[in-house]
Amino acid sequence: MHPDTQNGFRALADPTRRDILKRLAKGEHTIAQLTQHFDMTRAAVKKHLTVLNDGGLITTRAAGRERFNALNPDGFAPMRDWIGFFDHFWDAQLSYLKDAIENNNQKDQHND
Amino acid sequence: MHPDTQNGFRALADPTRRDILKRLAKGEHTIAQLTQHFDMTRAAVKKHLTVLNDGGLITTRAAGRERFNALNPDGFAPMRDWIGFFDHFWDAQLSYLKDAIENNNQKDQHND
DNA sequence: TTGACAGGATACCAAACGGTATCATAATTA
DNA sequence: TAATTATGATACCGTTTGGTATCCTGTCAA
Repeated sequence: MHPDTQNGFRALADPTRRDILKRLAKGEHTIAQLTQHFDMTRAAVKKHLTVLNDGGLITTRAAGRERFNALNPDGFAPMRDWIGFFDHFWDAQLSYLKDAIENNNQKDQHND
Repeated sequence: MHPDTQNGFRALADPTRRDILKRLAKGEHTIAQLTQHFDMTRAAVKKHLTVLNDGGLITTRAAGRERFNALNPDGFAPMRDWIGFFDHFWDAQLSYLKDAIENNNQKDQHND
């Protein structure tokens, strides 16, 4: 199945990390390049990259003394699939709410 | 656009909360009913429900002294859409890799 | 070979988080 | 009315988290 659901969702729970992913969507970035766009130290960005890597959302390619961080689009699958489970509740919930509203309207008139 | 992305992703980042959502997918539950399924106190479950509510993922209907918590399928949209942004990069990445393999060392990448 | 540059690792700190215990309040029921 | 039930609210606690400062290693350029 998808073992990385927890690490993946945890990685997505931080706005800085989501911002990093958006930036990586434009192409590879080194830590130094990413740090330019944020109001925090390189060490902090590095920590976020570690979390993103644990979540399987990025990959890293070493080149000399630089390390290029790139998006790993396939890593989004666990979260996409997990959320996708709730897609079919759209219709069900709608019809249920419809019932609930009708029943509530009757109940509310007799309340108190 | 979708203002609740942060609270939504935060709500999804905890395994207990994701479990609660799965259970609510089977129908409404009171706090007491949910608590039966978890190894924690009612107060802890209540806190999780508060976070889920802040994320817009559940709704609550009061009936007497009971409060029925229900799934809010529409609340998943911000996260689904956010992740959906990266769907496009799946193909892009694939075609890029394919291109890289076919052309081996050539740097000719054709973005749209 | 020396110095600057890119990155990794770790100790440390304040704030947030997940959880419990406890008390308070509204609604049902004997 | 009195006891019970379902929930809300809050203080408190240990752990995790996001961040900094600092030091270390490896690579490039002169």
